[in-house]
Amino acid sequence: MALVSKGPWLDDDEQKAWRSYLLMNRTLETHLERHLQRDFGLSKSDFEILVNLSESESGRMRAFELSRSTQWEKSRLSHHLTRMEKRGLIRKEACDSRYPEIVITEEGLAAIKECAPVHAARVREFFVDVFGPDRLAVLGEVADEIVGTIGKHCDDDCPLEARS
Amino acid sequence: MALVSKGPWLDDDEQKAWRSYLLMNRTLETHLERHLQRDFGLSKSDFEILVNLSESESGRMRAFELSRSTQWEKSRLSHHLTRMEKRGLIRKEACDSRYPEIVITEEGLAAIKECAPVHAARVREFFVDVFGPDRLAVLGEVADEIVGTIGKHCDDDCPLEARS
DNA sequence: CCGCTCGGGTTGACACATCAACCAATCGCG
DNA sequence: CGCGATTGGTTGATGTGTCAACCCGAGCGG
Repeated sequence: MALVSKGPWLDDDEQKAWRSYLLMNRTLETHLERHLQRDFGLSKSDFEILVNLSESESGRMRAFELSRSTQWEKSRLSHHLTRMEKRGLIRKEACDSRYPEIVITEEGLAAIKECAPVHAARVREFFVDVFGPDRLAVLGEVADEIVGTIGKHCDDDCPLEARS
Repeated sequence: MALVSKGPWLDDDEQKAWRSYLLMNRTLETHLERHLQRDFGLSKSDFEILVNLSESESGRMRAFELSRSTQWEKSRLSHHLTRMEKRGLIRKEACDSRYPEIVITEEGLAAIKECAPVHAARVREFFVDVFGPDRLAVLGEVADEIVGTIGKHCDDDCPLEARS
């Protein structure tokens, strides 16, 4: 089927690189997530939350700090935290005047302590080591450039509400 | 909070590159998907299906061909196709003996013809051009290597059913 | 012919994400 | 003081992804 008239199209090399990149993403993501799920019963999202909490002093954060560091929207975060609380990975604790703090539980801490090294090993095996130090460094640079470009363009961090 | 004993951990540079990569992914994905959605009412998934169909001769494919080229599981595909049919982007047509063919509708074709060039332009702007030809070529290589490595390791394309 | 398995495909239940609407305490300021 | 706007957070509806179970026709062994 004819593929639309030539516009600001990608040429063959670009097309190929882009699709390779997409495939790599999908493959890596599903692989890592699959094993996280299978071996530890954690989703990528659970993992992200637990990492953030465990990296903070004292293992407790306010929800909006989590929101900032994960870049999630607040409703997604709220929903996910209630699910995680139901599973005993975290707890919401009323603290000063208002707004609960999110605390990682013993169980949550145990879970991430167990799975983090294994996960890291996988990242090393399938990502870091395949790249090798040089290409990895280059990737890091480009990645930051891209994030910068998009951030700049979609100006004030583009929260989507900015719409006529 | 202490971050777990040093295991097969990632060192700082590796960690940083990995996180930059993750952030780039998320940023790029949400940016592209957001605009696809906003400007054309299509999700990334819709787009992927429509691209595949429109690239085939005659705009019709069997479901399992789509499943192969998108790498989706069959149930996801089935669900998504019924939704897309409800929205008039595709049609399921009974053909030879059994098993319907998936056909792109006029509407679906119009939609992708309209949005594909715009999407491609975005990919160029925020991905291709930021990389530049050299680094892009390198990325393409690495991406293929990674896909190869995972494919080989998780041996027979790891369909997850392979489990004791 | 019977009963097997097997592959393509659907279905239902559930986890998850997104959007819009809402709520409640605080802050700015008259 | 009082009241409106803002901020942090929750809720519900709806769309999407995943898993497991199922359906059904084809091929095949007996």
